[in-house]
Amino acid sequence: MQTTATKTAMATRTVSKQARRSQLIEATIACIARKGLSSTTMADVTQQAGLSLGIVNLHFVSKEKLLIETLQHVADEYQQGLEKIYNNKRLSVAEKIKAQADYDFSKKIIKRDKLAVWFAFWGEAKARPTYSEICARYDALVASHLSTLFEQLKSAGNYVDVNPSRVSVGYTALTDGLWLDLLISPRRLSAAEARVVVDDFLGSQFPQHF
Amino acid sequence: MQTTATKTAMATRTVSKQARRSQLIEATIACIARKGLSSTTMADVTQQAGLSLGIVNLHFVSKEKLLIETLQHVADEYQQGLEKIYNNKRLSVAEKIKAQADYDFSKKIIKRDKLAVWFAFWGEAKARPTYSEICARYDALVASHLSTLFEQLKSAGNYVDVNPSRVSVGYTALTDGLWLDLLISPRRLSAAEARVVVDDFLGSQFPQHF
DNA sequence: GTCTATAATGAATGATCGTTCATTTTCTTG
DNA sequence: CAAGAAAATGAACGATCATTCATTATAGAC
Repeated sequence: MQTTATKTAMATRTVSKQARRSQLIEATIACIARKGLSSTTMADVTQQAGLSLGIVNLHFVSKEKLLIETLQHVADEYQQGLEKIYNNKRLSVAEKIKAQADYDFSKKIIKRDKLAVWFAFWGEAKARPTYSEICARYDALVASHLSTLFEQLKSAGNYVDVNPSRVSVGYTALTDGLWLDLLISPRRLSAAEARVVVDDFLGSQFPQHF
Repeated sequence: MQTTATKTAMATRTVSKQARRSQLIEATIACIARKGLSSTTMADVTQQAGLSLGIVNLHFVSKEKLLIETLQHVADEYQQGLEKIYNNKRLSVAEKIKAQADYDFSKKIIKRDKLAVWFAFWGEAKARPTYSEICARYDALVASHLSTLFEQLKSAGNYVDVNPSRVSVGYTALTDGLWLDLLISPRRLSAAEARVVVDDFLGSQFPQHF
């Protein structure tokens, strides 16, 4: 059971299982973006993945579990990018904030697919505690990091009137709202314009730095 | 067919029909807030209204039509409040903007029920053209009014660096984002705090006026 | 009070969809 | 290559739910 051979075999199987799961999660994202959360069926997802109907229950037990893992996946992906910025010791405080703003409106994040998934789940969050929890946990993490950064910037620049946690709430709200705009009316707003709006906001709060 | 008597009768019947429709729309809002859009059934709505199962199809033809009219109702209700402000000739430009901000975070608007309906539909909007249309039409109206107000304020105060349409996008995005926060994590944010964040934003753009 | 038109009811229907599991396919091991 | 295990398949099942419509209740006209 613990021979090298079995270990290898198990490793291979595990990797394959992970790949299947990723494949199904990606298919789920595509379906939600195309059809919406409520009318995405198991048949849709498995067809999108090019696999058979029963496969989701085999790998995720139930549809609900697949949806939760999909939301978690999107949240994790976003968070990982942020952590890289926060942990980058070569960046100053202001540079970190700027890097986050760039990241928040980068091609990678502003994929319609991902935004659609975000808002589809947010729309259902209030009725489903598990969705709510995942969203809230992610929110809290971003808020705590941002508050700290704004706090440091306040000290560094002697900004007397700035309330860091309020600016942090404002920043995340502004970003969420712009994402919603980009999703609902992409005609009226481009990612580049949205980025400028954020810069305006930061500049008005910390004129010496942005 | 056109006697006074028949006219009255028809009028009475019509009023009664309207009342039924309102009753069902209110019930729909309550259900969406409690259970989410996707798991709100006809049985839920009719039970909430204290009526029988077939009643929705009698008054709205189909579930989809009921949902569309519900979204329209919430949008109209919000818009009517705004129009009152915009049309109030006793208010200066700055007062109108302040009045809108007060309104946007007033008890009437910040009902969890209404916010839940907003975001439930936004979450599905991308997949349902009709929802999208209603949301976009409302967005466009608010944006056009706000842009004009900010434009006027810019001239009045000689604000050189202000881009009115950008501020308008920022304002609506900030508001949407704060509403989302109020809905998802009411623990972390109160309506009063949200209102202050908006004031901060306006003050940073138009320091002489806010 | 009777008659008629309209509103409301809710059991029955049919369609959709998540889940199950017997069967088939693929892969690993010796 | 053979044997066995694991993965994948998809037809069948059962639950849920929107919709229909025959029946019942109600309100206005005369």
